[in-house]
Amino acid sequence: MQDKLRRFKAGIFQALAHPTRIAIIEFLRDEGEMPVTSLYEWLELEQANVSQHLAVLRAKHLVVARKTGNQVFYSLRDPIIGRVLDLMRQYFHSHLSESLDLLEDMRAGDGRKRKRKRIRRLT
Amino acid sequence: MQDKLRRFKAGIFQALAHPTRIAIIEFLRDEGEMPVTSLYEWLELEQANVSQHLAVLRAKHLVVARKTGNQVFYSLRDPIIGRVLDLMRQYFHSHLSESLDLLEDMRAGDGRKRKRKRIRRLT
DNA sequence: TTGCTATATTCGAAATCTCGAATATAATGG
DNA sequence: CCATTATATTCGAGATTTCGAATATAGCAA
Repeated sequence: MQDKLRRFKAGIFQALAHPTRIAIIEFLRDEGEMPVTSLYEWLELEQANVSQHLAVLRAKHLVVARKTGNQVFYSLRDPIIGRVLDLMRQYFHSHLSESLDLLEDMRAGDGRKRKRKRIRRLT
Repeated sequence: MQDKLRRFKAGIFQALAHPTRIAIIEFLRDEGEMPVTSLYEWLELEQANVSQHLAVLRAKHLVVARKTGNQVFYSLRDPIIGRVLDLMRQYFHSHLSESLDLLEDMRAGDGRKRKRKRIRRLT
């Protein structure tokens, strides 16, 4: 069971492991229930892409979809997930300078073609 | 900055998104500082594999390595990460039956060769 | 030095993830 | 029925992750 629980956690973390999905969750947490259109307009991303990310979040039951007429309204299923993100923010700030270095290292944000990063030596 | 923070969070979640790494973190949280040997003996995994996972955790500064003579002792850097895992456990239990279905869906634990899972229809 | 223990790194193959493009589907209004 | 709007799904290419196997390195002792 220990192992089941770990696989469960890993699965949830996997779903959270993408900036766009984090943005979606934060948006839903802060603004409440939202139709997909609002989501992708706010995120300035393609509809298909947002739908794909929503599918990932749905698969892990992190969000709930409510269909009304033409549209689908999404909302966060459990505020506990919002709390996880808050803890992360705390963590980020309590190690601020290192966190920024980390981001620098990740070279995130530049396009998506890059050599595998060399692992830094331990010593 | 919103975006930086989201990339940071995504990076941490990515590091947490593997059952072995979760096991490592929980072990360090519960048992305190440990040399690598103890880790892989307890986990019953190959030394190289555990070392690779430790490299991932180190890269995100989730663990700290202290070298003493021959061995390297690892410990959790910040208890806040342990708290994140605790929240996840809570989450797991508060949606227990669904969580179990989810695991069933993931068909986790069986080998690592599998077709891409078909996404369940929304309606 | 040589050898031994502890740990880390590299390599390559298979699995998985991500994106945009194209397509599909459902609800609604003519 | 046909068109439109809102959303979801499929496909394929390129990026990334994962593992075991092989290899490298560091500390220490003979």
